[in-house]
Amino acid sequence: MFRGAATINIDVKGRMAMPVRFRDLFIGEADPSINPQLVVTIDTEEPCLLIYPLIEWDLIQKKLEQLPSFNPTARRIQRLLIGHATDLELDANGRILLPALLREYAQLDKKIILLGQGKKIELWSESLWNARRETYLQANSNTEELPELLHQLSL
Amino acid sequence: MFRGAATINIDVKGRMAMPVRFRDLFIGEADPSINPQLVVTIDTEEPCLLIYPLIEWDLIQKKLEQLPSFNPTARRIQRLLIGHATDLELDANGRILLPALLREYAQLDKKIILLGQGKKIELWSESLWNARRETYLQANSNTEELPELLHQLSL
DNA sequence: TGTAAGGTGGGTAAAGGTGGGGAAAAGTGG
DNA sequence: CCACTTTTCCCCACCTTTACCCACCTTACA
Repeated sequence: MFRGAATINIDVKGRMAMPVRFRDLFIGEADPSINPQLVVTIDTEEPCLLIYPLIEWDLIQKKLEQLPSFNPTARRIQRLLIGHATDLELDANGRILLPALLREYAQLDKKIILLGQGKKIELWSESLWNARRETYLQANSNTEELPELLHQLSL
Repeated sequence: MFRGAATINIDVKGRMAMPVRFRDLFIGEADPSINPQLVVTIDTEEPCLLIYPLIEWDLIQKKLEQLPSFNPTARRIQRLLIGHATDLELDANGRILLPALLREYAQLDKKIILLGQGKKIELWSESLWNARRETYLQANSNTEELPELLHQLSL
């Protein structure tokens, strides 16, 4: 289960080192000898990227493909998510090369932030995340939207 | 169950010693041989940190992940809480190294305060806590906000 | 005042993250 | 089909951060 934040750099070649504490979660359960495999795609609601272990992504893509093809919203999601999903492998140094197209989408310059989010990792430009984080922190929890769920939550 | 306050110092490396009376509560029930494990994250409403035993946090994260991904309020809470949750272990001296990002969030300088709060411990900058405590003491309980709940309370 | 336990400070070695050279592979144009 | 350019991969080296270890200081209690 992913959690926690990490600030890392992308070098001029577009590579980023996956922090070690995240790396283990990408190792295929079946065969530890092959390189850890992952899938990167875009977030449709925010200018950030989503990184899934290959196994997790396969489940998600199967669900996406089962959505009705005639529904415009379903088609939109399918095209955006599956269309941008890219297979990557960690190299010998534990790094991945982020495709230029995805780097542009998330407006990634040098400094980026990884946010562990359960089944996936979110990848943000540091400046974009800081701005988003500010708005999140300034907004108090709007408990009217999720009354029953949030009120059960006892942190 | 955590309770009570403790004033301790953070050293220049960002380390803090967990008071002994809190330490036992972090020891995993299963295997006492491994180091006590805990999770630190931010409080979304106050500039302080929350420290959970790993077991407790896992339950909370599972609940958080079940919130609907399309709801903005749910996403906000997931990103802030899970995104800042960091796994830590007590070292041989019973200390933890607080990540720089979390230290900044809670504006931690040298002097800090730990507040036992049941399932978790709150970690405050001493100066911020003293200010907060003052406002709490000066404000009388506004029993109109929680009439039925508070009126049942017999201290 | 002696002793032990809890808390604090700091040195050092290992690990993780970063940068870059150069070879191989893939893509592009003539 | 060949030549050239660009991209990707592999390797090595550096540097910052972290983890581990040891020692000291303060406090509590006998």
